[in-house]
Amino acid sequence: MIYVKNKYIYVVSKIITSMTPVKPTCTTCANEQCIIKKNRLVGSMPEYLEKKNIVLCRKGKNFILEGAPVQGLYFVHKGKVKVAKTGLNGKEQIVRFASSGEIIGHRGFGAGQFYQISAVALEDSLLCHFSSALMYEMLQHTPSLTFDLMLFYAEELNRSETKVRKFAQMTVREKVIDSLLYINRKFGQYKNLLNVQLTRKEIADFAGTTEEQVIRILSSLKKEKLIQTQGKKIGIDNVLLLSSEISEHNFFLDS
Amino acid sequence: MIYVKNKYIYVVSKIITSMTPVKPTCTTCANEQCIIKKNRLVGSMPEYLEKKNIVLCRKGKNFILEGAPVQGLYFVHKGKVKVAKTGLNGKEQIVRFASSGEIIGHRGFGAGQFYQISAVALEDSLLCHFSSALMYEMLQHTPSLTFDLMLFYAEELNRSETKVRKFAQMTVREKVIDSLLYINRKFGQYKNLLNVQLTRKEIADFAGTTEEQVIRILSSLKKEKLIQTQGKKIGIDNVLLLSSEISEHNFFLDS
DNA sequence: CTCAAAACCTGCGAATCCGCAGGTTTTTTT
DNA sequence: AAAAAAACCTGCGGATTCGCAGGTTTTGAG
Repeated sequence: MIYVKNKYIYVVSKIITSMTPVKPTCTTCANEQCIIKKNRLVGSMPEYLEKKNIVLCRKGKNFILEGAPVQGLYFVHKGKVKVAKTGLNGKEQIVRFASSGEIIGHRGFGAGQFYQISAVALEDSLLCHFSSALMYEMLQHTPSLTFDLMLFYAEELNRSETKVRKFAQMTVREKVIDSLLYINRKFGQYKNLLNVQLTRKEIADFAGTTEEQVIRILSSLKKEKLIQTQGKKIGIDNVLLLSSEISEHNFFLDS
Repeated sequence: MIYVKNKYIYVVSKIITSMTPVKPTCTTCANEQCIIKKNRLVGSMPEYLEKKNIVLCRKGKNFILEGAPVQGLYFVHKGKVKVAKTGLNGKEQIVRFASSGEIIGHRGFGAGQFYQISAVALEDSLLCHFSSALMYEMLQHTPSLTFDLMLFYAEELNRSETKVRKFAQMTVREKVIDSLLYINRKFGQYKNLLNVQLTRKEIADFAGTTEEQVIRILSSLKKEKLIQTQGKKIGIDNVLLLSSEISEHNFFLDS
């Protein structure tokens, strides 16, 4: 391995990111909206939480394989993840994106013994892994956790059905705008650029169209000064202005 | 009211259908797959089950209004129902169909205080209504019911996300075929005709296309001897043959 | 810094899909 | 049984969307 200066710094920064705190615990975790934190399981039953595994997942690594036996579920401690289904003719459909505090692989429950989705890290990410057995144990011991998880599913279901409707009724332009707004809500912007590395293809796979169409729409939006770009990075100047086009005939719905 | 012979018989048969048994109870109910039955709540806590209301809902009646305050949830004791969301430009998107034993309005949980969907009876139907308070009471008292409801949501979520993918990737013809197969799975056939009264418009609103396209596809399918029609009724001769067209490049998924 | 690979962009022709318009058939009402 | 309403059907022009093909720019590795 060659220690070019830049690379060395990069590697060190990676180590710092992933290793500090060396082994994150639920007690010290900052993701307050995480379903584990919310249920105050931290104080009442640390014995369960110590059984979880911490996994460092490198960028691009596929840590949940569609069709593989369910291994339990993951929480994103820190990082960014895409969740996808491989569909007709092998075409990928990105179901959602997730960042710190969110659950991945929860569809494993109930839907048989195989994962219905695949999950890939969009950047180096730290994941908390709970085995199925551990989750079942926790759920059995804590009805309020089961109830919370149920509510979470209910909300996800609403979002998914809203998305069905969007796919059925929106034009490609609207779907792309809607996707950009979603990405903005999910990851935010840094220096006026969306704080995540996505290819046009990935945006297309999320929006339900093709790479070319996304590129065309982005070109138009740029000409109309609704967005600006720097390489593959995209920035939304005025979120309200961009959303006005789809909220006109819509009842403003999260996807 | 004029008692033409045919009409009279029709009315009487309606009364028989809706009034016998006079007041259906969970104990005598035949819907074994109902989540209440499955949890053996019938034996252990009849005091809850007596608090439910039985509602007779006439054909075409809108018993859940999108946007209205959540009033609890319904089970279809006997009958057929469509569940829809009003979407962009007032266009209706039919989310799913339901028949005996199925839950309606479960999305009321967690998703705020207003129904996200509307529900309309496709024929005279008998509904069991549980108030929100009653449901919360039952869920609190019976963790296994909460768990089962959670699993139910998980499966619904899978189905919904599969549908997102279909809408994103299928052609209109495929979506119509897929919808016909779904309707067949849900309601079955009687005398080689789908056992439910749906307009072409309703099929379109479910499949995510327009009435005209559905009519065109149905014409083609009829010419190709894949289906036959009698008035507005549709019959599928050979389910496997019809499904072969979409299962070729698909992994055979329920919607 | 240089080079190769990946990602991005654009034009164009074809395929698909939509919506109107007007006519026919079926269903429902009177 | 007749009339009215609803639902069904079809042709056609236009709009949208797609996918290929080939070129340009950006990114990342050495």
